[in-house]
Amino acid sequence: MKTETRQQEIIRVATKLFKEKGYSAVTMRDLAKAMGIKAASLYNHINSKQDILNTIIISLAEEFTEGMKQISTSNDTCIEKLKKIIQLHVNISSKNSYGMASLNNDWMHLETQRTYYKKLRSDYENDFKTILKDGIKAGEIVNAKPDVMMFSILTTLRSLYIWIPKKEDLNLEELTNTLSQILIKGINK
Amino acid sequence: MKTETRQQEIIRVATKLFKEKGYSAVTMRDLAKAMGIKAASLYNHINSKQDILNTIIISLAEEFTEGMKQISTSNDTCIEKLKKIIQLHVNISSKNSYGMASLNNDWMHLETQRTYYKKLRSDYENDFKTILKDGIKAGEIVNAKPDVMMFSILTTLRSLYIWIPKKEDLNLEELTNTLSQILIKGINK
DNA sequence: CAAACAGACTAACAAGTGTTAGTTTACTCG
DNA sequence: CGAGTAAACTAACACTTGTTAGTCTGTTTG
Repeated sequence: MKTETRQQEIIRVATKLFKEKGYSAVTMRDLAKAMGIKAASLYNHINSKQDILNTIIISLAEEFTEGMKQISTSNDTCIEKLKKIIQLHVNISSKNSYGMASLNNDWMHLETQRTYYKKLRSDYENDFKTILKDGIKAGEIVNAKPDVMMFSILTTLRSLYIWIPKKEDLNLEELTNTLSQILIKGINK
Repeated sequence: MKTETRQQEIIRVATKLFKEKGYSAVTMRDLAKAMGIKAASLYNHINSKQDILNTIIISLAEEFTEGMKQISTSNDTCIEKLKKIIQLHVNISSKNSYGMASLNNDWMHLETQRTYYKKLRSDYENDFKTILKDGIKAGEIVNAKPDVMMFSILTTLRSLYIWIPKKEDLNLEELTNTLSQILIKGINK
């Protein structure tokens, strides 16, 4: 059993608060109260509020980047790659649903790291779009606008964090399969 | 040519700022600067910051409620109803893409109206789910979990506000059709 | 035992927060 | 012209913000 450092504990609690009210609306005194200590004591463990946000967002963004690298350079078919992307989002979102809220909603409050974050995100989207375009060329997927397809799939995946915690009886594999079916094959008979 | 009141102008500018930074991160002095006046002068036209948020969110939420009422009580088939829902989201999101950001991301900062908002939203989702369940019963759509289907479609539609403003050459009818195809028929051949 | 340290505390700071009070300016209309 | 009004202003308020400085307490370690 690995024990959590006090710093990790603060970041974990902050992540939860950030999801509920957003980065700007959470004060260091809120965070301290949730930790059962005084605000000044937080600074024995962390450098700044901004630093907490950096840690939350950048580590998640890099996890996605890493996953996408594996997927996009594999020899799978386009459809297989898409399924793996869905799996990647389901996994990360279920492991860290709170952090996903910051990633989606509070990245604009990053200061020094905002540019870096935006690069990671745009690289990710380009890789995604390339997969779709290759799928169209190979005749694997329908010839619709890749932008709209990517937007549609990616926004669904990006919102998983809202939805996953509400389902108590959650089977990750089953969810991945259902999502793959709906996102890829559609819903009509 | 209908002229905008000063109050409407303030709300319009606030809506734009709220989209960029979120309700909590926008100060009345930010808003005043964007209007070219001093913060105190805003209060000649509006009651409070909270009031601005109320106006933005509740009017949009009621617009969706109204649209859904029309659709759900019509005699259309399930697929036709879904297409009309897509159209509803495309229309509102293109008319008021800034306000959609507050609706999605800042509703938790509502004070007196939060309960009312949450009721409107849950009614909307229930109507949506009923349409899907009827479609399954009628054999119009595939027998997957209605929750997951609704989640998938609705989160895509709710995120349109992020994406629509980026497309300069936007044909709303074409977008509605493409989205209908992707969301309903899927993307695979 | 003594030294070192982790981790809490109180007190305080400078800046920023939403908002109110009272005043001034300039335009409209009888 | 004179009254009324819309809409700006300055000044100030009480409170909250993130953060720093300095201190105390208890545990670990040489």
